[in-house]
Amino acid sequence: MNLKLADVAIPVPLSQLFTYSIPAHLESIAQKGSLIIVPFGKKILTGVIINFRTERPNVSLKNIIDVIDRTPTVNHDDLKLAEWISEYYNTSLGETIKLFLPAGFSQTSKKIVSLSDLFKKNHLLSTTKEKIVQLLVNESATLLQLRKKSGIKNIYAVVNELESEGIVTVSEETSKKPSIKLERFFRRSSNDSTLQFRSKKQQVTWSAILSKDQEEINVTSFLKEASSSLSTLKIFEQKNLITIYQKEFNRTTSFAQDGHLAKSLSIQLNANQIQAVNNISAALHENSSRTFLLYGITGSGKTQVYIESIRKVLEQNKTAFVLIPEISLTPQTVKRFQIHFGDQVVWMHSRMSDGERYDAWRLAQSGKYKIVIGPRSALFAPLKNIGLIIVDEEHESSYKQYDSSPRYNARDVAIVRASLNNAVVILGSATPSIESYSNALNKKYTLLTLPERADNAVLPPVTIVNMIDERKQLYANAKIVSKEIGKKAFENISHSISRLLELKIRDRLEKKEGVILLQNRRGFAPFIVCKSCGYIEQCDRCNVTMTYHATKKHMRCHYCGKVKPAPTSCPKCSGFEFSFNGFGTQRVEQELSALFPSAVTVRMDMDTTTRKGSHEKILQQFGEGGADILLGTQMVAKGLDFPRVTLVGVISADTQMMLPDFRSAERTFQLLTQVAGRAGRSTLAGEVIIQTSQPNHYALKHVREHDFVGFYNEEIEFRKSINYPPFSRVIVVEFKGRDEKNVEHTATGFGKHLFALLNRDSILGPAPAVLSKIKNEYRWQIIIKADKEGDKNGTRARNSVARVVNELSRQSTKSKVKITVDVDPTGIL
DNA sequence: AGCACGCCGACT
DNA sequence: GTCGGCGTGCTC
Repeated sequence: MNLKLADVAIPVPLSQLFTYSIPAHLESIAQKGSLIIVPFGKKILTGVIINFRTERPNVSLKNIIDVIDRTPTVNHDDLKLAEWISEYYNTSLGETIKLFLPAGFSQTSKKIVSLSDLFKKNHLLSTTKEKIVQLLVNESATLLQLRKKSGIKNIYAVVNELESEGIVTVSEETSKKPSIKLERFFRRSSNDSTLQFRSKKQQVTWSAILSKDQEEINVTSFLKEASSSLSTLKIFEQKNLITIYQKEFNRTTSFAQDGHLAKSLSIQLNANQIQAVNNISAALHENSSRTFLLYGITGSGKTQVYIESIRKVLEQNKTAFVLIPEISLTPQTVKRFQIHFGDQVVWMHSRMSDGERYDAWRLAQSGKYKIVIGPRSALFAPLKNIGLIIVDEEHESSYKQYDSSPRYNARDVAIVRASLNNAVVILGSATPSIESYSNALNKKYTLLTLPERADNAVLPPVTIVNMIDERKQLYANAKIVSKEIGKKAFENISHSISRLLELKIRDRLEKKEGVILLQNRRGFAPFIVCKSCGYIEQCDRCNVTMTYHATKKHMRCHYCGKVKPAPTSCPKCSGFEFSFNGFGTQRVEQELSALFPSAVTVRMDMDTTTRKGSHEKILQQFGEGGADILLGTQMVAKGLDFPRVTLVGVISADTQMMLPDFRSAERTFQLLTQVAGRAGRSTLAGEVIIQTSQPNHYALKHVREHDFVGFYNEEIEFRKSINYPPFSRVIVVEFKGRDEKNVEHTATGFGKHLFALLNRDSILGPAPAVLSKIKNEYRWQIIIKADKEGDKNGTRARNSVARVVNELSRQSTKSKVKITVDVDPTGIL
């Protein structure tokens, strides 16, 4: 018999597809891209049909249980895109396809079917449909119950038809059943530290549990951190020491959907904006894919260009994506688009509930929504007839998913998605990435420039303060003063705020104008040093220094979160004097309150914004004038628009600039340019002060001149000299594990295999990573720089890496070394 | 990534 | 002898 078989992608990290036989009653429904239910191992999972075949593999096959959809959930182009992502980022197709499915769909979720109010008895129905209706007369039922009771095999198809005829309604059950989107937590029921366990593992795990101070502990992250196993926890649960429970992580996002006020507001565009829109509009009419790099300085009105371009897209009856980097600031952005396009706009974000997400997804597919706004994941919404994809702030690293597979960059995937759909891409930025600008110069992208501020405001002058000179000067002054008051003059000589910056802040406080201060480091002091022997307190789980937090008076590791009390005496020499080195936001805050006792300072960093909405609250307080100074980490640099701010101060530009990463100069330039753009966004003239101990660094020089092109020209020479992107493509292979020897061994073994396949010059390492240990895991890495001349798309390099991963995967799982491959990483620390 | 099977060490 | 922890291997 020549039965038709299906190759199916399953959401597991296995690179192969699995073949299933198609029962006769599903043969006419099953299509490429269909979502199906299959038995897999002992579980029942949803998968997607990738291919059909007739030739039987040499294993016994199982049947597809059911087909969920009637029109394929993943269409032809999306399948192509998924295949590209899976190949390029070295991820299984099944895991990649998960990106395209609304949450709750990737696992068997419970669907409740009930009879619709509109149903009237006199409906003429087929026997199968009648059967279902009869079953539903008294009570709703889940699909699985219906399947059992009715004996109808293709239940999804029948129910779908009934739904489209308005006879039944289908709702997702999200509250009870553990669709795997739920998260597991546990809480202690005992605090007994004297408990003795038979197994060492249990003993260690128990003390790890006792060391937790929060009431509710996330199971997954705990297991990872304590390197324990679920079975151990289950044993504790049986002994009534802990309670394990599940919690939904979805809450309905309350975002005002007052979108009906869709007015066709007319925007006054300046000449540059008009030219940009015309160019984009022409490309939209060509109906072929093209990428624009919209390089517009801060305040030049990129958003108006987006809006007008979308207007053209809608005129053509096409749809558009707007990708934005951070979720925290999106309500304003979404509102801005909603004013123009009303309820054609849908906001997709990571905090949506399953139900919300499902609705957004469904209505985007059905064509109700024409514009999808959201972070990187929004790119996979099922819009049809895509005309335009906008990637705002294209240089932002949050477009890269770095912590889980697939490790994709939404900016790059957007371009591929667009080319598969003959759509246009706009990459917008005031500080384009080096790669994108290089592509624009090479005519791969079309460069559009907005060189002026839309409101004719001038760019603020930037002053660089040399903190080394500053310190020398302070020291010299102290020497003179010390003749009068003695040693006291040298106390507290370590200031983070220069005399110039102090003067300027004082001036703004008098004028009641706003001040933004950036210090890209949280806590009080990044490390504390024993004054007699030089001992530095380090995290025992990571090889980084621990940061002193003044609010809680403890040391904290910023990589694993470990907290321990500040030392009272030095563990090495028993000395009891420590100096607090470096400056975090808390310390700057303290210094500000000493310098300006009557000023109100609000601090915004990860420590003050953990609670939901606290972020908005801080910004609101500052925006309304309830605070004089906004002090914070890089989150004060992004997208804020406060007309009353006339002074921006950077406490130290050095934190990022000196990192041993090929992108550190670029990152510094972007961050400082961004924060500088917060000054003088109105008729009031602004100014910027940047403090540094590297005043001659080229990144700072070009920030001062507001000269992106100048920076690019210097940076590109640097990149060329070390053969980094855009001259090559970087792939980082990371090796992680608890046993240092095993990690080293796996990494060197990997290296040997790779040397045989690739040019030796293009491989750096294997060597320990800069952050050589995090959360008790040792880290080694191999960096591959695939030359663009010899290996155009990096295909050879990626294939070689994938081959070696396959060869060594068995061995590495045995030695408990995790190997991860990151293509085009954002950083190499 | 789950999940079950089966080996091996601790205890009635 | 038995219980149950944890390592190993498989999933169409």
